[in-house]
Amino acid sequence: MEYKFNEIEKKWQDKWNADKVYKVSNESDKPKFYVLDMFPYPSGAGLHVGHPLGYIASDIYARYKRLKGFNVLHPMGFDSFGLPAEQYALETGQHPAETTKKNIATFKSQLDKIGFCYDWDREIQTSNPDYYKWTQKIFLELFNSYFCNTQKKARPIADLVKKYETKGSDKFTAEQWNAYSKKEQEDILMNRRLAFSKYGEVNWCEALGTVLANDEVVNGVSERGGHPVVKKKMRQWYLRITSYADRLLEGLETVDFSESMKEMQRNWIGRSEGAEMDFAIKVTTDNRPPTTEGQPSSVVHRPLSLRVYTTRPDTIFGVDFMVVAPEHELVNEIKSPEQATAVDEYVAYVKSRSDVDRMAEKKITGCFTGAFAVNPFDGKEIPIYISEYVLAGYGTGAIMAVPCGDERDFKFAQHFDIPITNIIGDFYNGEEANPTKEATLQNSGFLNGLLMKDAISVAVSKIEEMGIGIKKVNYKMRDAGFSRQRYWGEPFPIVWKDEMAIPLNENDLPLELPHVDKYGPGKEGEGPLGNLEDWVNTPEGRRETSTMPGYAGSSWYFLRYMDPKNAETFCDKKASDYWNQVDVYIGGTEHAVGHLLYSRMWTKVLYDLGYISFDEPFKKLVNQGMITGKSYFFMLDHIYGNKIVTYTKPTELSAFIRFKYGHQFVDNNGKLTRKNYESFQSIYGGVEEQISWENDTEGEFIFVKEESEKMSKSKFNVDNPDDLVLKYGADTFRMYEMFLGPVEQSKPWDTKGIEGVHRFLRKLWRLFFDDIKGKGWTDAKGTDAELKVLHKTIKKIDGDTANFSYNTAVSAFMVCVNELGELKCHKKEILEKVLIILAPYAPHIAEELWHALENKGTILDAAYPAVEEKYLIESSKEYPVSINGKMRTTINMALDLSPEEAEKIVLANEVVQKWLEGKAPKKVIYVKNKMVNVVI
RNA sequence: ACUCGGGUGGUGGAACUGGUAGACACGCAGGACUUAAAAUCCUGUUCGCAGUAAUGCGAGUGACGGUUCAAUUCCGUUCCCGAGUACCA
Repeated sequence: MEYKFNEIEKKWQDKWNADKVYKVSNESDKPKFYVLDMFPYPSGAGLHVGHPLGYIASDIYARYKRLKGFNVLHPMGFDSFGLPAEQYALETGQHPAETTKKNIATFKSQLDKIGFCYDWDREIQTSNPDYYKWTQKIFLELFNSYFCNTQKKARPIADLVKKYETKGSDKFTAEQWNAYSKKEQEDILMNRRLAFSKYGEVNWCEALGTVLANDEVVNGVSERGGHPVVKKKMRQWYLRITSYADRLLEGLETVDFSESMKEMQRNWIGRSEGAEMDFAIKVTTDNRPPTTEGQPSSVVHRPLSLRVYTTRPDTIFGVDFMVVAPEHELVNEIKSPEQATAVDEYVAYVKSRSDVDRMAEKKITGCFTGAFAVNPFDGKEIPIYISEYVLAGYGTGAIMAVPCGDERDFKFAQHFDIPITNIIGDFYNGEEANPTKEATLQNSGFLNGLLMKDAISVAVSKIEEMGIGIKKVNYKMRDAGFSRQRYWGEPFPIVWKDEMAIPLNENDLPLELPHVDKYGPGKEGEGPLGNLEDWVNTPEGRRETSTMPGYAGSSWYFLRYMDPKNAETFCDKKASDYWNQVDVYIGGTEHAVGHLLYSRMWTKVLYDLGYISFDEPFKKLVNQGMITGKSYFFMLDHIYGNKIVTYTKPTELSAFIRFKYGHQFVDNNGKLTRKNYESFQSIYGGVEEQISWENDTEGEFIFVKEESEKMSKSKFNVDNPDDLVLKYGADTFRMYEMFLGPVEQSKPWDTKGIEGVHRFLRKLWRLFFDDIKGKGWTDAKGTDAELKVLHKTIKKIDGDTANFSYNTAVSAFMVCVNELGELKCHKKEILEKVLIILAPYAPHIAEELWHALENKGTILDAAYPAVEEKYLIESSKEYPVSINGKMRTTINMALDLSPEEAEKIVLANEVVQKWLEGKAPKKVIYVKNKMVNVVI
C-alpha cells in the first residue's frame, strides 16, 4: 500500500478541526503547561521555510507535553499592527486593515498545512479592537502609576497625590503642593508616571515621517529602509523602563534564558557603579547674567561647580583635564572671553554633524573653554575642555579625564598636548593608557600605596565624607519612546487640554482607530490622525494623534491567550493564576532587547499592581537559530577567453564578475548549467547581471564560493514551505526542519537532505503495510531483542525531546525503524509505542497508523510510554584500561596477556580500586591494541 | 575595540558527568531487482601508506603547548568565523 501523505494529512487535519481536539480548557485536573511562540507579524510575503522552524519546535514540545499528561496551552495569534502594512498602504492606497486581513488568512492557511496543534479559538490579533481595548487599558494603568523608590515597585499615582497633599515631598511642602495650580501639579506628576509625556530629543526620520525607538535606529539610519535619522524636539510618550532597570537585571537570575541572551540584556541595561562628584570651577569671567544687585561679576563670586560621573574615583589624582559635552548647559557660563569664539565655533561644528558622520569618522576634536576646575584633594587647577566624545545624555554629561588610565582620554591629551600625570608607575609606559585596576597607586595623596581596586571604595567614602559627591549607579538604558507619528497602531486614550494630558474614561475604551483615506503624515510631524479634524477635536480636548509602537500589543499578549474572550478584564486573575508563567517561549534572538525587555517590564508592573501573581513572563526561553539561504557565486570562464581560470585565494576573485543564484538552480556537482540559468530567468526575470552565453557552447560557470545570507526575496534564496509540504507532506517537512541541526543554531537551508527523511517515513509505512499480508501486525509478545530496541528508543527520544535535541531524536527514529525492519517486527505492542513517541514529530502518519492498529480515539490522548529499564541493562559493566608502558603490573595471569603486553598495562583508577578490594577482572576485551576493556 | 557563541569527513551534523571520534542523513562509487526507467534494497565511503584480499600500519576534532593511563571534552596561548554592543567615562 502506498504512503499517500497528502490524503492522510488532509483527512486528519479536517478531522482534528471538526472534533476540536486542540481545544484547551482553563479547568483541568492535569498539571498545566504553557508553550508559546513569538507570534508573527503577518507580512505580505507569507511564510518562508525559516518561519516554521520555531513553530515546529514548539508544536513538538506541546504535543509531547500533552502525551505526558499535561493540560497544554499552545496558542497562536498575530502581531498585526505595524509599519510595513502602513508603508504598503502609502504605496498602493489599500487600507492596512484589508491587507492585514488578507495576510493573516494566508499565514493561517500555510500554518494549517503544517499541522500545528493550535487552539484557534484563542487566536488574538493586536489590531483587533477587542484586543487593543486592553492594550489601551494597560497603558492607562501605566499612566496612572508611578515607581515608588522606597518599595521599589509600581503604585497607583493616587497614592503619590495623597502623600503630596498630606506630607509634601523633599522639594515642596504639603501646603505648597495644595497651593499649586492644577497644571503645576500635573507637571510634577507627569515626572513620575510610568507612561509619561515630555518634550525630548527623538530620532526623527524624515523619509518615514515618524519617530523611531533607539533600537529601531541602526548606525544612524532607520532599521527599516535605511533612511537617515536626525534629532528633533517633540512631545513624546515614554515608558519609564529605567525605573525597573535593577529589577530587570535581578529577574534574569530567576529565568532560564541562554547566557548570551542574558548578557545581551545586561549590556543593554548597562548598569555601572561609580560616583558623582562636584569640582569647583575657577573662571576668569563669569558669563552668567548679572546678579540681582545688577553687578556682573568679573571674578568668581558665586560658587560654580562641575558635576562629573566616574566609575574610577580611585584615579582622582590622575585627572589632568575635564571634558564636558558640547551641549552641556555650563559651557556658555564658563567659557572665557578669549576662548568664546572658538567654543561657539566648535559647538556649531558638533551640531552640524549628524550621527552618521560621527559614526563614520571618529576623529579627535575638542576645544578648551578657558575655565579650570579645582581638584578638591590637591587644589590642582584642571583645564576644562568640551568634546563630542562626551555624551550629554549619559551620567552628568561631563567627565574627569585620566589619560594614563583611559585610552580615549590619553588620545585626547596627546592631541592637545596636555601633560599626563602618571599614578600607576610601571603600569603606564607612556605609549598608551592602561585601564588596569591592579596597579598600586602613586602620586595619589591619601590613596598612595593602595591597590586601585581597593582604593575605589576608599575614595568614594572620602568624597561622601567631604560632602562633594555621592556613590551613584548609572544605566545606559534610556526610557523607551512610546509614541509613533503613524496611523496603523493603537490610538492613545488621551486628550490634551491646556497642555495637560487627560486620560479617557475606562468605559469609553476601546478608542477605535478611525478610518483614514490618506496615510501621509499630518502637519508638524504629527501622524495621519492629525489630519482628521472631526476626530481630533472633542469637547474634552484635543486627542493625542500619535499611536503606540509595535511593541505595545506584544508586551502583554501572552496573558490574553489565557482568557482571550473576556470582556470584563484583559485576563481574569483566576486564568492567569492557573496558567501562570509561559513555561517555554520560543522565538528568535532579534527580540533580545526590544520585545523581551518591554514584556518583562509590563509583567512586573502588572504584578506590582496586583493583576497577576508572577513578575517574570517567561520561565524558559529557547532561541531558534535563523535559517539562512545559500547563495552561490559563479564566474563564467568564457569572459576571459577560453582560459580556465584557477583560483588560489578568494580575495583575487573580486577582480572578476560574480553572479548570485538561488541554490535550487545548482546541480549536484555544484555547477550552474545553461538550462538551469534559463529556468531561473523565466521565473525571476532579469537578474542584476545578465549573462550572455556563447552561441554554440554549453558554457559552464565555474563555482567560486557560496555564502549564507538572511532569506529574502531580493536574494532569490527563498523556499516556500507550501511547495515542500505538497511534494513531501507535512510530516516529512516537520521532521526535516528538525533534522537540519540543533534548533538553537543558525543553519543554511538546503533541501538536499529532505529525501532521507521522507524515505524514513515510507520505511515506517512499509513496516505496517508491505512486509506481511493482511492487517500488518500481530498481537504476539515482543521478543527481548525487539523490546530492547523499543525501550532504547523511548529513552533516547524522551530525553532528546525534553531537551529540544530534536535533530538527534529524528536520527534515533531512523535507527529504530531500521532495526525493527531488520527484526521484521510486526508486534502491535511495540509498534503502538513507537507511534506514540513519534506523534509529536509526525502527527499525521502516527494518527493514521494508530488507527491501522485498530485503536480508537486519537493518538493525541495516548499516554507516553514508560521506559522499562530491565530491557536496557547491559550484561556486565566494562572498565577501560589503557596501555602506556610506564607501570608494571602483576595482572598478566588473570588477564591472560603476554608478558610484554602485561608490562604495558595501566588500569583505570576504578579498576585498580576494585582490584585492591579483591575483585579480579573476569574478562578482558582487546580493542585495537590500544585499549582494553576489563569486565569485573 | 569589548562581550558572548562556535571551529569535527566532500556536506548537514553525532559523541552521556574525560573512556573504541565520525551516530544518523545527504552526496558519491559499486551492486541487486527490472526489457527499461522510477521506486526499493544491499555494499563501500575520515585521510595517507602497504596488500589480490579479509586486513595491517600511521595521522587525525583550527594551530601550539599543558594536565591525565586516557582529551573533541579540562587548563593556557594563538588564529579564524558568527552574533551582539559601540566614544556609556
